[in-house]
Amino acid sequence: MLKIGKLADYALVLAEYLGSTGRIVAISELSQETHIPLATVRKILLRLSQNGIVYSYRGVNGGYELAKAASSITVVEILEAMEGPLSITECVSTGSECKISKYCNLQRGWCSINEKIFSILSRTSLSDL
Amino acid sequence: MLKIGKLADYALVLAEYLGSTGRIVAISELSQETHIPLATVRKILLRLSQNGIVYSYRGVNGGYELAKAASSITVVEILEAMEGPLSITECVSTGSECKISKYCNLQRGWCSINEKIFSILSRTSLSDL
DNA sequence: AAGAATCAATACCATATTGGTATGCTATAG
DNA sequence: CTATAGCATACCAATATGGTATTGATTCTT
Ligand code: SF4
Ligand code: SF4
Repeated sequence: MLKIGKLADYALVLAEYLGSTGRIVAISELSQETHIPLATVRKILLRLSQNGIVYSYRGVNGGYELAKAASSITVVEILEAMEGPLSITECVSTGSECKISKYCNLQRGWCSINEKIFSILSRTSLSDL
Repeated sequence: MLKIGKLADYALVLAEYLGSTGRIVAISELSQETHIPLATVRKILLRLSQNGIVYSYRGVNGGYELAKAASSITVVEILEAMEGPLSITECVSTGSECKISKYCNLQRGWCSINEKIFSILSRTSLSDL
């Protein structure tokens, strides 16, 4: 339980590779080096790019590079870029509409746990992994 | 992201109710009080019972009660009873078979994060929620 | 012994999510 | 101009999930 998705998982792998090289890397190279299927890499990098995690360059010699140093990118940033805001329960994210929330008094507790997990994930940088 | 399932979520609600009463409670009452559909309550309690979280009693005046005091049941116990072992990535659970694990060097990092999350969830008791 | 209450176990289904793929379009270096 | 490489979107198959239904077993009460 509480698994992150495969795409998010691979995103970290890809980001780690980007960080390790420091240069602009094309999707084809990323796929070859990480053994993640090309089309999947494409999808992941697009999301990361749209969320400002990486910069993209088109055209010949284009590719991707990290937007920040690997040591200052947090794990939670990448995870949230891939899968949306961290929320362990429905009621944690603002605008929750759990059917029984009216009668449930655990929201506080979950909120607190959510914060703690967020804290862990935000204190771990890409280079820490 | 990182949401727990609805059934696990409800399991905590039900367990909290059981803890708050301290007596043996029938499914019908649990459903009425928590506003969780009867058939769903049945399914959840069965799993909790099979995993030793609650004791069950059949026959007239039967029902369920917590197997331990609410203050000594941890959140992670209930979550794992409902959704299996906590593992943030595939490689964390022993016997992982991620396709690229051979070329991935993030296992260590994830394992460490997994332990930290486990620690949070195991330091929170049912009554803390 | 009978009958009602109550849990056990399993099977079933509809829907949502996920992982993964394909394709045509746009931008840029040279 | 053209080859390269990312952008955007649509699509699909497989799985997981939430939720429901049904039949059987057990126990209390009378
Ligand atoms: S309100 Fe209670 S039940 Fe609904 S999501 Fe929040 S915690 Fe879970
Ligand atoms: S091996 Fe790397 S990619 Fe595979 S699951 Fe573990 S972390 Fe994710």
